[in-house]
Amino acid sequence: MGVMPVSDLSSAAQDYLKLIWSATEWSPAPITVSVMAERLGVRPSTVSDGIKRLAGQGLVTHAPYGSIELTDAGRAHAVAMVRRHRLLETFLVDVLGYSWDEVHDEAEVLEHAVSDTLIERMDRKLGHPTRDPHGDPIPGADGRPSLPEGTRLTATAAGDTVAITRISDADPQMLRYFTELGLAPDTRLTVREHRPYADVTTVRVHEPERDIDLGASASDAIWVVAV
Amino acid sequence: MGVMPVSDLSSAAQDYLKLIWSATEWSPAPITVSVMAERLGVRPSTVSDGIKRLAGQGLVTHAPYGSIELTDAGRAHAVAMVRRHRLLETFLVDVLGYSWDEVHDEAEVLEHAVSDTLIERMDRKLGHPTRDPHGDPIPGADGRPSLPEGTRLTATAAGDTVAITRISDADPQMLRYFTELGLAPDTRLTVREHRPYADVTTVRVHEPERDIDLGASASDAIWVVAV
DNA sequence: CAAATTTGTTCGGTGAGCCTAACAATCGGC
DNA sequence: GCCGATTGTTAGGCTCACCGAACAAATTTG
Repeated sequence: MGVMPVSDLSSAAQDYLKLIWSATEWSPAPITVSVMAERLGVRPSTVSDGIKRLAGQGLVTHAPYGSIELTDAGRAHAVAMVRRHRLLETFLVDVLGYSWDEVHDEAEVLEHAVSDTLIERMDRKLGHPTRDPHGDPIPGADGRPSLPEGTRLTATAAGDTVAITRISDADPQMLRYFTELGLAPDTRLTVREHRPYADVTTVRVHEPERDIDLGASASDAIWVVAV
Repeated sequence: MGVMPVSDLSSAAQDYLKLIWSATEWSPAPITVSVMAERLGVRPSTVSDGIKRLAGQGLVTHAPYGSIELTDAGRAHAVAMVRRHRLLETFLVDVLGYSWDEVHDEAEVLEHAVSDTLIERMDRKLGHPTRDPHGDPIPGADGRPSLPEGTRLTATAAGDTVAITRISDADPQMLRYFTELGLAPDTRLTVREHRPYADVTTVRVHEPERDIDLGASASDAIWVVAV
C-alpha cells in the first residue's frame, strides 16, 4: 500500500525505473510498454504486470493504455540507480583497467548489489567524477538530476566544429569500432557533410587529420556540443 | 534434470553450497539442517526444501534424515564462492580502505554479482593474495581447496607460544573488539592459562607487553599455529 | 469511417524461495 | 529399550517475475 523505503526494491523494479528515466534523459517522448519489453528482453505482458506493481508502490503513475510517468519517489530511485551505474563504470575503467566497451554489462549487474557505502567510497577514491567513461553525466549523491547537454551528431549542420559529449553505451561492438576510429568523449571534430539518402555523415578529425564516414546508427549514438 | 552449468545458480543455492562447505573447513562434523537455517536466517523447512532442490541438481547428496554432503560439482561451486568472497574482502580493505569488520556483509552480497572476469582482475591488482583480511586462505582460480592449518585458541596448552592464523569473520562487533585489543592475523602471543570453569583464557601479547583475558566466544573465534 | 493492424492488458500457469502448521523420524535420558 | 524432546520433512499458501494465449483498446490505412 504505502510508499516503500528506498532500499528494498527488487532488481527488476530497479531496472524498470532506470529504463523509464533513461528514456527521457536524451529525448522527450515517453516510453512505451513494447519498447521497455524489447530493451529488457522480456514479454510485454511481463512489463505490463511490472508497471502495475510499481504503480501500486507509488513509483510510477499509469492508467491502462495511458502513458508511463515516474513519481518523485520513482525518479529519485531511478537517478540513484543511474548514479550507481555510472560510478561503477568509471571505477571499473579507472581502477581495474577495463576498457569502455566492457563495463556496461558488468555495471548492470553490480548496480543491484553495491551498498550506498561502497558507492560513496568509490566516488571518493575517484575524486567525485562528473562524467562516466562514455561521457554521460554522473548524478550527485543528493540526487541532482544532472541535466546533460548536447545534440545528436545527426542534428548538426555541415561546417560545425564540435566536441563529442557522450557516446551511447548501448552497443559494446560499436564502442570497439569507435575506439579503432579514435572517437571518444572530448574528441573534437568538424562536420563535413550529411548525405541524406545514403544516411552517411562525414566528419573531419584532427591528430591525425582524417575524414571518417559514419552510418546512421553510428552518428545517432554520438552526441556533441558546439565548441 | 542434468547437472546445471556453473554460471546460473540462484543466489540462495550459492549461499547454501558455500555454507555447507564452510562448515567442514574448520571442523569435520557435517552440518545439520537446523544449523543451516539459523545461519541463513530462514526456517528449517526452507532449508529442507532447498537441499532437495540442490540434490535434484546433483550438487549435494542427501537422503531424508541423512547427512548433507557436497558432490564434486557442488564443492567446485562452493569453493568458487569462497574465493569470490575472500578476494572481495581483500579488495575492499586494500583498495577501498574498508576496515576488516566492515567487509563481510558487503562481500556477502557482491559475491553473487561479480563476474569471473572482475574477480580475476581484482586478483591481479591485489597481486594474487593467499589470505584474506581475517587470515582465511583464498582458494586458487583452479579451485584448489586450500587446506587451512591451525587450531582453536581454546585447544592450546598453557605456555605455548603461537601466532594467530585466522579470526572468524562471523561477528563484526567482535572484530572491532579485537582491533581495540590489537589482535589480528599474524599477531604472536603466549598462552598463560586456561581457567576452565570461568571459561577464560589469558594470553600475553608483546609490543606493548600485556596480558589479555578472553572469554569462550572470543577464544573460539581465534585460530592459531605454533611458532 | 470502418476494417485491419498494432499495441497493451488480463488470465491462468510455472518455478524459486520463503512462510506456518502438522506430522514423522531420530536421539538422549533414564 | 521406551518415551519425550529435538530435529527434519511434508503440505499448503504466499509473492515475485516470468511465460503464452486470449482479448481489448487504440491507431493506421484503404
